[in-house]
Amino acid sequence: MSTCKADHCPCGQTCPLQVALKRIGGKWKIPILCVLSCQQGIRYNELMKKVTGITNTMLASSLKELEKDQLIRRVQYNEMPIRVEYFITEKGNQLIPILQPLALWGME
Amino acid sequence: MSTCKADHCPCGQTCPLQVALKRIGGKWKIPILCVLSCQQGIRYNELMKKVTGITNTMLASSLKELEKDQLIRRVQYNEMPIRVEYFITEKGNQLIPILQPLALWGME
DNA sequence: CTGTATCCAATCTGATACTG
DNA sequence: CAGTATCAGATTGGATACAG
Repeated sequence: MSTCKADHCPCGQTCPLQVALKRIGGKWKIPILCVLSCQQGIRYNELMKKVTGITNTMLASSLKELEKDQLIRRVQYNEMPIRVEYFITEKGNQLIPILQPLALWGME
Repeated sequence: MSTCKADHCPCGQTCPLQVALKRIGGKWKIPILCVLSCQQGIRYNELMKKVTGITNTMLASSLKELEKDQLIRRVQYNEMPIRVEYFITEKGNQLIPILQPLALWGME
């Protein structure tokens, strides 16, 4: 994006920050990751309740993208009825401490 | 957003991360901040060149929002023709080191 | 030089209904 | 239970022209 190359600047030619924000951007991915970082093995309908205000459509599509980017893992148990559990991955968990200073900054 | 309240989770009831990402989200704000963190007192048309690919519309609106959020400062010199310089603020500059680990994470 | 105004396309988000 | 399909509205981004 930018052509800035100073040492203290996180952006290079293809800005890794834009790459990162693409993965965790949007309205719902961070709340989902937060919930998963607190409670592993959570189920779909539990997530619906914990992530206040999210719709079916958005939860499904967000989970799919997070899984594709390997920030979460989906485990399906072929019982009857079917049961699915979601887990945060190592890579996803690394984000939590990284984002904490940003959260503090966001609170002023 | 989420109801998660564990100590290691950056999200509370009104997620400060969402607040932060609103301020620096979108396609162009981070590249603009990066350029400004490297070069203070840069002018409008210089920014156009440095932030590769940005359009007039987006540069103007992004600058306005960044100024409103007090991440940058606009200084106008009433010469002829008019001259304007943009500076990153203390608050904006605090973001750079905070975002660096996220940039590293984005590079894998 | 430093922007605004207008209009359009694309993308994101949400409501509702339906499925294995 | 754990989703998918479809459609509509909202938001974002961009092209072009114009203004102080």
